[in-house]
Amino acid sequence: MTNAELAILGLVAERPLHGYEIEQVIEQRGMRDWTEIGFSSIYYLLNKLEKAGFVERALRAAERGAVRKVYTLTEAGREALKNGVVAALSTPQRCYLPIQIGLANLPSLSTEEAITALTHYRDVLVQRAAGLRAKWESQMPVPDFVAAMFEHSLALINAELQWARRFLEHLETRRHQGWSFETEFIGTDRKESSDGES
Amino acid sequence: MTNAELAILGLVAERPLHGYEIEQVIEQRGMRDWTEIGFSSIYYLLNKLEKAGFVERALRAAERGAVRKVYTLTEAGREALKNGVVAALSTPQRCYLPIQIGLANLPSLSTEEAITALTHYRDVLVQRAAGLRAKWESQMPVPDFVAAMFEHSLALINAELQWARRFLEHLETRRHQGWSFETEFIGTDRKESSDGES
DNA sequence: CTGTATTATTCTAGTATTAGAATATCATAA
DNA sequence: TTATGATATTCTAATACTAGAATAATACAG
Repeated sequence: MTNAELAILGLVAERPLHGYEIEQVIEQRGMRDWTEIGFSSIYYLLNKLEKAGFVERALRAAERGAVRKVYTLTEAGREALKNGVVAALSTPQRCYLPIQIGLANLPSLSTEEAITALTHYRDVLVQRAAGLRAKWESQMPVPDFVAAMFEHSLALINAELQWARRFLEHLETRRHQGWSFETEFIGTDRKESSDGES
Repeated sequence: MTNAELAILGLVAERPLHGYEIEQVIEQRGMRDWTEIGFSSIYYLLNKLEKAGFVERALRAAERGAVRKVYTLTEAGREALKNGVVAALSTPQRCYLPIQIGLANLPSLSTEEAITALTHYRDVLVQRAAGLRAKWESQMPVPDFVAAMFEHSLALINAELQWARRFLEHLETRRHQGWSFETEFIGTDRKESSDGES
């Protein structure tokens, strides 16, 4: 069960929905802050969920517009949702951020360049935190679990923010010094002689 | 430039490497803590990078074993690497964690079940933090930028840990109460009557 | 000289996802 | 009646990645 499938399943669990409606709900709730579900993927995911037997399709005549294909959660779907939620809440997932790779390759930049880049990084985080907080406050009061979502997001953003500030301070102290190490190659103590082009 | 491509490019930048060697370095440095590069993908990625003109292939006779195809960074590659690193350090990337979706669907669980799941979540984080710290200490002293990587990872883990602890405390206070809200459906105020099966 | 392990690369086929165009139905305005 | 826009779904083709088997060269133990 992928992230996206679980998100769709969660929506259908609230009440029967058709594809286009799901798109609207995702948009209106600002769900794109915490999932990546493109419009183009919704029908694909609904199909997958149907094949898996987690949702059922029914046709519904509408007041206006074309006939809708409305999806309802099945018993198996409810169970799958529950399992998915338990799994999501049971095990923290590692997330692989580009910044880690950027840091691993810091030596390819001058200290100046690193400071410029990370300053921007910090500023974007500040904005993002402010944006989230504003959104939260504009919706007050929210149920506990929604508050938990906001708190979780903000906790991560603020942690990175503090880290960025500390690291920037450190970098400032050596602004004109270049990196304070020889890039020694960790790993591989094997030697190879007989080099030759071919 | 994806995460994985940037990571490979960074390794080749340190010194010319062949595919199998890259796998070994990734393994030895424990790089799988912060990137996801399967063995099966390395040659695929090297090919991509070669097509893009970022690395060049040369054959090298070896002391033992088969001839190696050694990849070297090109000028274009060095520039791409630099741009990639600047990009990675300039903009924090949102990362989409299953826990967010779990939280969004917390009402499908009882308070008890949520507490059980999140307790496990917390424990795994504790272990992960301890593991990382141990690895760091075992390598002391490390260059600044490696320390920055450890600090960044630990900052994120600890932030989630604190969040989990606070939320668990909160849940404990309402262990036998069920959720304190009606699940109201946010978004879509549209009505549809004329329902009918078909 | 035979079997096994190690080093090293390639190939095949599959999965998963996505963009974007195409299709279709109905309402409303011109 | 025709055009336009909103609603709603499907289709096509492509991309991106990955698992795992196949291949191959050499070393080394028995």
